Amino acid sequence: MLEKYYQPQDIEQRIYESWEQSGAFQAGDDPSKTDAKDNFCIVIPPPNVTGSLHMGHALNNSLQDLLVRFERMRGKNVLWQPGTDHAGIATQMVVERQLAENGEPGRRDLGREKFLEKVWAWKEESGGTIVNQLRRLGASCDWSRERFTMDEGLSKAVLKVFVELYNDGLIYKDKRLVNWDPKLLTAISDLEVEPVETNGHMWHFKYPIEGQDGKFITVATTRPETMLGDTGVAVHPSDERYTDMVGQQVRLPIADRLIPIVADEYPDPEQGSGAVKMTPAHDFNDFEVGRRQNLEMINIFNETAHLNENVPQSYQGLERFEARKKVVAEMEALGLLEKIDDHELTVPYGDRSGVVVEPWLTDQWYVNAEKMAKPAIEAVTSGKTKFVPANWDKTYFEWMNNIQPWCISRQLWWGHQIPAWYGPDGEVFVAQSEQEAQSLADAHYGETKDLKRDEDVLDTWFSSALWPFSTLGWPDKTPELARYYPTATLSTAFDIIFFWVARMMMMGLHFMKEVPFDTVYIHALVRDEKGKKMSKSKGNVIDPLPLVDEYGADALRFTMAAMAAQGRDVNMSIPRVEGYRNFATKLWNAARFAEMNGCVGDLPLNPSNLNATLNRWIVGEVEKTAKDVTKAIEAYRFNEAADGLYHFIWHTYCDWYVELSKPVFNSGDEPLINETRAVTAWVLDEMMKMLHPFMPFMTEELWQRLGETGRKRETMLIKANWPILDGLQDEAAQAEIDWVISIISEIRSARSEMNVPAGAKLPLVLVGANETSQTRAKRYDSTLKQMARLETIDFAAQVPQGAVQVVVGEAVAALSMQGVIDVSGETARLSKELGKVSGEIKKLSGKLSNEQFLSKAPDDVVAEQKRRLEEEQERAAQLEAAIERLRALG
RNA sequence: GGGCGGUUAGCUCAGCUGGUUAGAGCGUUGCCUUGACAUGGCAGAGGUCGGAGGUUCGAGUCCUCUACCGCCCA
Repeated sequence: MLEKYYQPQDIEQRIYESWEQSGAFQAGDDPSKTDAKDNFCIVIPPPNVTGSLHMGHALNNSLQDLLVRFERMRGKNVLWQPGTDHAGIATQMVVERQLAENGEPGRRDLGREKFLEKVWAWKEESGGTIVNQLRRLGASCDWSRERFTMDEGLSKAVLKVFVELYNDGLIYKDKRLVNWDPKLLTAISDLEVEPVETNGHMWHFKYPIEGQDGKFITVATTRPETMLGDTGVAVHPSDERYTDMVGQQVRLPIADRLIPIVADEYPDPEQGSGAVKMTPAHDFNDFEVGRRQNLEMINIFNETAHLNENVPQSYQGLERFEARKKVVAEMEALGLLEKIDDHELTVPYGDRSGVVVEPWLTDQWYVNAEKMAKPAIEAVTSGKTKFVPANWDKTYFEWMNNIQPWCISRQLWWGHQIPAWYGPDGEVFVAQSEQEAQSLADAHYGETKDLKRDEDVLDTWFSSALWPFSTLGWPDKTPELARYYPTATLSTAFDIIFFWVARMMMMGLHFMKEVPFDTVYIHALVRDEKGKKMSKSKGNVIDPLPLVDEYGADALRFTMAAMAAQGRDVNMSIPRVEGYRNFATKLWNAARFAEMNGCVGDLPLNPSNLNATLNRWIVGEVEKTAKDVTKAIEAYRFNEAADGLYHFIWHTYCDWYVELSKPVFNSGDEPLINETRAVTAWVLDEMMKMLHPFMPFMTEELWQRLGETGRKRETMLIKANWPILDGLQDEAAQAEIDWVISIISEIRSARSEMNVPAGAKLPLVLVGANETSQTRAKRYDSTLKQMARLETIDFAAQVPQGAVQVVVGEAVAALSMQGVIDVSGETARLSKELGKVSGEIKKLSGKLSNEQFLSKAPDDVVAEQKRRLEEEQERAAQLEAAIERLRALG
């Protein structure tokens, strides 16, 4: 016997282990499924190995698991490929912090090798956190295939990719400005920079023109300290104020250097003075102008953003913001500070370190992203890869069409060390191993010389970009690679389109000659219930795991699916989760009811050959629901699928089918009871199958528990077949049950409005009922009596005096009240309804008397309106007659 | 500045290609401890779909303008 409530805490772990042990999660390897459509693969967006589960993960992985379980039940070969990425900067920071807390020697004291041992030790011990949290959600990943971006196979892939791209000229070394993080001492990519709107100042400096006493050119800057690295002043060629100054020189104050005034398109004559100081080594725009105008590049910072030997002695060693104050003070003292304006500007911060990032001139490795982007753009244009919702392709194109060289080297230790070796003269040898590099070098030099490996490692996203094929075994030719690439669906958040989706597209197309996935599903962002982004500083973060503890993983998962409307953010609220926990309880109890009535297990049944109308009706409803849910999931409309199931299970099955079956179970009609038992069990099974991808734990538990008393289950629910139903819908059955539902609802409504005590049983007289209605009323006699609380049901030609009247189709259901009815109350009730109906009649007849409507609207629409008009007119007549009878009373 | 999205019930949101009486959950009101379920049942109240034009026989849905609110990229 099932307990009164479903207790997720007691069973989730047990169920999960039994799935895993059964091998249900393992990649499908049925070789007879050769069609690409029969193989379904999702690669998990690898969570950061230092991470822990947040709502975004909960949403994304609930949806992935939903798809994976759905397709698995549909009989496809399914692989959900899990794993984590090594998160270069984040992991290195975590371990360094840990060393500091434990009072152990720091990274540089340990040296590279020892430090990396510490990182690996940390990874072994703490790196599995998020993976275990995914298990708590019910994620049915093939854990036997779990990968890590730093493991041997994936590292091999990284080496091969680097070397090949280098040999193809798509990876190169360049000296350019990079975003330099002066705290972490590494380059970071544009995407790792967080622009922050800041209230700052605009300082206006007067630079003296050389050889013309008392003549100045005014430049403005938000970063006064960079003036020490100025190597020119630029003005727009069309700016007449400066035409005669172009070609002259300025004596740069403090630094006391001569720098040229150049004409360039870059300065905006409308902005400030129209003249712009040029610091090509410390500003991205100035860098470009500097290249065009052949300006000198003077680097004034060291790696920690302190001023270096290229500035006057008194400034050397100053931190950048100290230097700013000193420059401003000195310029003021020199009388060269014209004014200071308040100014809003965007300051770049490192998203990991939180310090202001410095554009800094360094040697780095780059990927020629522009070239690699071309096929990746084409693949989306041509529809080989589709975004869902579709308008995200705009975001993708926008970025891809303006893509910058991708800086892939990082000055870190944790990551894939760049496979480049340098000879004593700086000559580079790129190869997959030191031996190969050595032989390249030997050939080059004609003798053996000592090589030194590049110290730097690759951007984590470089290895993540290979994820859809490296995890499947590439560069080896594995069966999984053949079967599952291109993968089916990638599910991710929009903010990862640039970081990851675009790069996987580039790498996949280059190395596999095929897109990495058919569909990119972009899910919503999880926000708090007020629609605000969750953040630690706002304190509005909802942690998914306590929700799982309290309400169960199923409730959380169902919430995620129900809220995942396309193109929308998800506003997470706990009452919603609670509501879906209640939904789980509802189904649990419906199963309990079934169990109590002997409708358990796998009773033999042919759902297309049933006697009772009630049963024919419900199997038709199941078919409708199965079709709708299937279609919705296929279209990634998870909320529609969830709503459809919710509505069917609660409001069709529990509210009506179960209630209508109660009189059956009390009827003593054994054949009918047996059929109803079998149908109840069958419908329950179908519901559990359909709900399984949404609520896997509870449905699996119910499936097994109900199987204990009936015929034994052939498989676990996770491996059961998804319902494919057809031909079960029966219009006559539907019409009949609709009539039953409607008469019960109408009577209940009238009773309630007339304040009939809930317990009172009233005699019912059906007046003017046609043959069909009479037959139905007789057939459902006990049902109607029980559900509408009736004493007797009789038929008559005349409405008895003093009865509450309810219009049901062609008939009037008259409820005789004991004692006197409330004539004015009853009149008001009927008049109100008549009002509604009259309004509707007016609208409909208006439409139908419009020539344009009749000639232009499609026939079926016109016919529908006519049918409705007739119906409403009949109803109005009935209501009028009923009111008339009341008036005669009063 | 460029781009994307939002504005529908007290709250949070659905409403796909224009066509029943605009739906759901939560909240709320009244009644009900009826042998599946009070984590429940029954019945109700509550919306001129941000505003203004337009297209159409017909607009929450399409177009234009407009107001306000978000996000992404410069």
